[in-house]
Amino acid sequence: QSTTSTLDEKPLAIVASEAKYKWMQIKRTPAKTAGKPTDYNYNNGTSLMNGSSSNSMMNSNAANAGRTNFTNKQLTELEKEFHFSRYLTRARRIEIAASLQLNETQVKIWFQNRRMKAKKRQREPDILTFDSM
Amino acid sequence: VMILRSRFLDARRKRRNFSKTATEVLNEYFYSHLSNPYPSEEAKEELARKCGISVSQVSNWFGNKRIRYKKNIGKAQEEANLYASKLANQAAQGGGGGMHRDSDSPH
DNA sequence: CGCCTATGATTGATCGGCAG
DNA sequence: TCTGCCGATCAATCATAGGC
Repeated sequence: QSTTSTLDEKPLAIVASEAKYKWMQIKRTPAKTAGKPTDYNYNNGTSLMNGSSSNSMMNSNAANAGRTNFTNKQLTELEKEFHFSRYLTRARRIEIAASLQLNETQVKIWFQNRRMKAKKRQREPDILTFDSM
Repeated sequence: VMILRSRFLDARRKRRNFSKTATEVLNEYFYSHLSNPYPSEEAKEELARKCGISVSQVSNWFGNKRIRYKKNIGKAQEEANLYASKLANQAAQGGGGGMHRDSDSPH
């Protein structure tokens, strides 16, 4: 069946030190949250991000920012929008992004993640227990 | 009061470590599939059942395990050797083991 | 009891695949 | 061909649990 390559052991015992498999070498691009609202400046390889950004990002972020830390205000507003509609229209996305000082990509991704979170909760509801309190 | 409120809003991180046996089961799977420690949805469901935790928790466990394992390559990793030994023994004794593979009954 | 490490959960963002 | 979404995962971080 799907025992997918069970018994993949090999030398063993000395595995930890260095024996690295493909998954151990996975590295993701740092994250280049710098995106322009209207046009996607995807992979243009080269850097050359001349001082364009100027603003639009209050958090730590220049050409490529790592993980953006959303403010409570931003999260509250996004959450409110989500309850209104789980999906965004281009227009709505632009409005929200401008309103919250975020890129369209960040708003898009936030909604994407939020939908997954909602689905997850539907599958495994929270079971509150009052003990330990 | 604020504290209680934050408890509810943050009910999330009210973590409790998994049982020793659950961790044992997860580690056995992890080290017996070290070449590709990415359990399928079905495998996760079974692990969740065996460990008495949710599938999401199994996913979280593997996610954390993979990342933390990588960060420790080149260090002690006594845990890895511990499980490697277990695998070696089972392999040597042939059969019995059933450390990995799906649908095994541990009783 | 405080301090430090181990560990479960959260989440912004990435990756590969699919659909329009 | 380009873009959004999904499902899974990464990677950094939060907050607590556990050991000393």
